[in-house]
Amino acid sequence: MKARRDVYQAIADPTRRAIISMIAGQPHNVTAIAEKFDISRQAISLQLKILTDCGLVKIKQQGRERFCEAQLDKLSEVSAFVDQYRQHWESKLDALETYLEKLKKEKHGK
Amino acid sequence: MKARRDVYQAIADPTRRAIISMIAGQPHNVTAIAEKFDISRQAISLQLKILTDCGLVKIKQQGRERFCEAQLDKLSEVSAFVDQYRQHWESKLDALETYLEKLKKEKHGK
DNA sequence: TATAAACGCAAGTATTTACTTGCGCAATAG
DNA sequence: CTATTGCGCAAGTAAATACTTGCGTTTATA
Repeated sequence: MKARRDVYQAIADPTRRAIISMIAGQPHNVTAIAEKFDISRQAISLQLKILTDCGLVKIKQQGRERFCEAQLDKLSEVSAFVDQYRQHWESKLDALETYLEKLKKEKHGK
Repeated sequence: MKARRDVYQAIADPTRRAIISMIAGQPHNVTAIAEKFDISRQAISLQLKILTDCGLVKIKQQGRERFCEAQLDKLSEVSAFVDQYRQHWESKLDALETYLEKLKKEKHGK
């Protein structure tokens, strides 16, 4: 088993999703990100490494600071995966709802 | 740290995504699914447990067989997450196109 | 120039993941 | 009835994950 560093694995972690949400608006340096979480700076650094490894974050060194910038085009892969089943779940929801409505009416009818 | 059993974590694994793709068309029983992979039936059972735990798969017992059916409405959560960043990646459709090509080839390969 | 800030690297740990093999039990086919 | 099929349960393992603390290096700042 090798370390998987793909987008799916990257967004599987809630902390990483929170980081993405944080820097999507504008870049932050590592310390600024770490301050928003209850975990250590090292832990954040590790999450950032995972995010950069899979290409969702780009780091720009500026003096002693490293600004983390969101680079989310790889998310399109996830989007494509989900969208291929879009009909599957959208229609199913409707069908289920209709079915439940019918059930209700039948019960009340008795 | 507790076991996370959310949709993001569920689709993080390629085997689980393959299982979803397999049963999205029509339900399969556990053995039928296991036969398509190089790993043991037990391993598949475990992946199915994760998928059912998070609500992406529904199991219907029928005699000694357990038919696994895709129940993908929870994917809307992932869709919502990705879509909020759509503007970040929309311009870069290359990755999507590549992915779709890959999907096509995989389907023909079977 | 001394000091603090921003960070990486490395070692260490607990927990989780992704499997495996072996066993047993209920449903069904011969 | 007996054999086989379908599948769960349990124990065991290797690797990955998600952290921690401590230390060292570079770059600003007082």
